[in-house]
Amino acid sequence: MQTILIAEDEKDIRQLVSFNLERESFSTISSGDGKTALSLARSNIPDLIILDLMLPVMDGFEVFKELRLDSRTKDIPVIMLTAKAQLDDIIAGLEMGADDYLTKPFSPKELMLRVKALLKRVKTSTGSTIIESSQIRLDKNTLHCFIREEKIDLTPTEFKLLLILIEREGVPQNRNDLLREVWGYRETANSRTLDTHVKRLREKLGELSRCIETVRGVGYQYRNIIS
Amino acid sequence: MQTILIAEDEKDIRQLVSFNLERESFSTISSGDGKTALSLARSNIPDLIILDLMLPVMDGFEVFKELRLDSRTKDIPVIMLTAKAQLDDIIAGLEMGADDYLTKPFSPKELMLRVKALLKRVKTSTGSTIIESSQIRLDKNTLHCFIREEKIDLTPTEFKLLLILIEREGVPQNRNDLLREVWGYRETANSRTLDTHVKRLREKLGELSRCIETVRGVGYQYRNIIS
DNA sequence: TCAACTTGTCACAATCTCGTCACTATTGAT
DNA sequence: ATCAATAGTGACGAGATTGTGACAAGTTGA
Repeated sequence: MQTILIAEDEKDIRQLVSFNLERESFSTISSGDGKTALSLARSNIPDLIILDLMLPVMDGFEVFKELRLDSRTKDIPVIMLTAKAQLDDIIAGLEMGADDYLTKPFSPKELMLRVKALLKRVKTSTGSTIIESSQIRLDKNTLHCFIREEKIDLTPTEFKLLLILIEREGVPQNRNDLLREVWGYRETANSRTLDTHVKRLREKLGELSRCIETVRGVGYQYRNIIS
Repeated sequence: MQTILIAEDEKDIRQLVSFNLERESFSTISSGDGKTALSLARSNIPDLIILDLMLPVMDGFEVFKELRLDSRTKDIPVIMLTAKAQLDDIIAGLEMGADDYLTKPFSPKELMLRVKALLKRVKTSTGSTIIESSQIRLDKNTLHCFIREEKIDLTPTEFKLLLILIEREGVPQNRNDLLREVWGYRETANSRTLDTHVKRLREKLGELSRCIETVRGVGYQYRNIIS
């Protein structure tokens, strides 16, 4: 059974979320303020945290920072909730390393989808980001490549990028979406940033790099060519 | 079943529109404020959005801008509603890329007509529509060919061309129409461009190329010969 | 403080796309 | 069968897109 911590001060939303999660047979714990949330996280080590940014006593950003400092909690995936569609908050959140975000009001259905998507790539109780594909395993900025029997260290950005591509294996991801999801860019910056990072990834990946395919006019796509 | 999102703060109008749409067997979801509308759009990905410009919390323009930033929603056709015949609003809306507009008060009958017209039109105009034919699926410059269990990368132009042909499966498309729709040509350029692209398409399609038939003296036609 | 690392940007190189053209092949009416 | 119209094909070059190496600014950790 997976446990999810809900840190949200509005009682209605807390209950709504909690109800929905439990109906999907997650176990939930919740708190209406930041400080309690933090100590609940430390004592229970949940599998995922849904964290409102506007919290009494200690706000979401503070809580998040604290979580990331403690080795027991630093790898727990966090979905941030922002009351306003404040671009700044979202970007700040993503930069701090939140795994996903949702702006209120949101549909419970969407939250459930995100929770499941996030948990799918998180299999350990310590909650590090892991993807197990046929021949590789992504975990904590490291790519374990079984065929080559070795570990490849990735930078955080490279990791994020590869993660998204692998999660959507077989589906071409367009440049703008990637820029938005990995970097939080809004506008179509006519940027070589994405290309450069893809290049760096490919360099590190060696022969596995053939899995990252260019889809001209669209973006990039991961395809497992090992099988 | 096609889903339509109604973003309109006046309850009477919302219900009226919703009633009319449902009578025509569309499925509807609705919201009285912009923010909720936006998140509904993101979680439900409707086929069309009817968007009032004067909305509480987040106005129609804002909602529209956000919709166009997200790849999941950026191609959804939008009909804008303006309270008064505010010329400026309409122009601004159309410039932003709204697909149609209507000024209040409007007749439900007219709205229905526009909705249907737009749904028919937009299906062909956006490059990202997915078409599932019996053995084929077109998405993001890629052709998924189920019988051959493989993906074929197409260039943007090839994609556009094939899309139009497949959408009008069984109906011969004449050269001028194709040149106009894919290339935006006005005059009958006595050009080999179309032929060349058809040839390139056929090359990529392999045995599937038999589906693209030459209709001498007219143009080309797609016909599913696999079934 | 300094060295090592990360990351975004730029300039230039490599590659791909696509319209055009010259030429060939096919078609269908006479 | 002949011929003119139509369609198919291969090649080329301009322009667009992507790949690459270098660099500088910013971060991190010792």
